[in-house]
Amino acid sequence: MPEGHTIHRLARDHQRWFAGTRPTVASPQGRFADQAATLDGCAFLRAEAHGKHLAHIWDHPTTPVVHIHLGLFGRARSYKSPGPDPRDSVRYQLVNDTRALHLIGPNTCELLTSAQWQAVRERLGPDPLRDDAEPDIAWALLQRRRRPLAAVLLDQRVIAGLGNVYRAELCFLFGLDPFLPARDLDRATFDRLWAAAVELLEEGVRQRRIVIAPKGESIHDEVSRRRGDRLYVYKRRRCRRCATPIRKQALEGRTLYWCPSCQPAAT
DNA sequence: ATCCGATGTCAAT
DNA sequence: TTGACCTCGGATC
Repeated sequence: MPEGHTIHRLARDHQRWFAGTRPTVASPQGRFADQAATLDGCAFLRAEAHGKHLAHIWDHPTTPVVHIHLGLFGRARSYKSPGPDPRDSVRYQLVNDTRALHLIGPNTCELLTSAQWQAVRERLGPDPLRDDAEPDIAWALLQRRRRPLAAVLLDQRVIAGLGNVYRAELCFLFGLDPFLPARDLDRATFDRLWAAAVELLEEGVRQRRIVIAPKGESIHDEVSRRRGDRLYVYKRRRCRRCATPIRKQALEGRTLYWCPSCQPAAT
């Protein structure tokens, strides 16, 4: 679920549903109970996202920011108000007159000062989904890394918001060897890669899922794709474009997928 | 009923 | 490079 597009979608939805209201705040699971009590009755001002990090900004004198990171298994479920009884695992629950939000299993859910939220953001690279993103910063960092490109694309200090699906699919789209040292990428290709990241993440926000391959294009589709994501290589047995068996290999703890035919080794 | 993997990150080696 | 953390649901017995 959660790459940058998911988080930006949440920010947008939460902004629309909760901004300017005073939701009740609770923590049935308990670990956010004190913080929830602090916020209960405060006005929800806005929601924003940077990469995979989500912030709820409240009208609170000292700690106005709820900083959320879903990690690998976190989910944010929303309902028409008042929503169902929260299950025991709901860490952070918001309810106003129109909507309810249940946050489950987040990697991070903490109350921060504005300065602390700022510090979190400063550790992140430019986010293709943000208007204020400066791709030059990512380019400068990329040029200094000799690690494989596919590994650097997951480094949130370089580009914030890409995850395991987008990094594999972006490398595929440009026929890039994922093991190419990042510094060997040329500027023109980086620029196209960045532009594609912006476009594809935006499409992900719109569709609420990752869509890389256009509808009719597949010549070798696979039936067993539960989620129905339109992908070329990620978790596939064969390349969607050329049917070559997909290769997979752990790279820095994450499974990397690529098509050895469409993405030949750089040497 | 149990196992296992998952679109993530950090700290400890 | 590994382990810990957070939780769910599909697959498997």
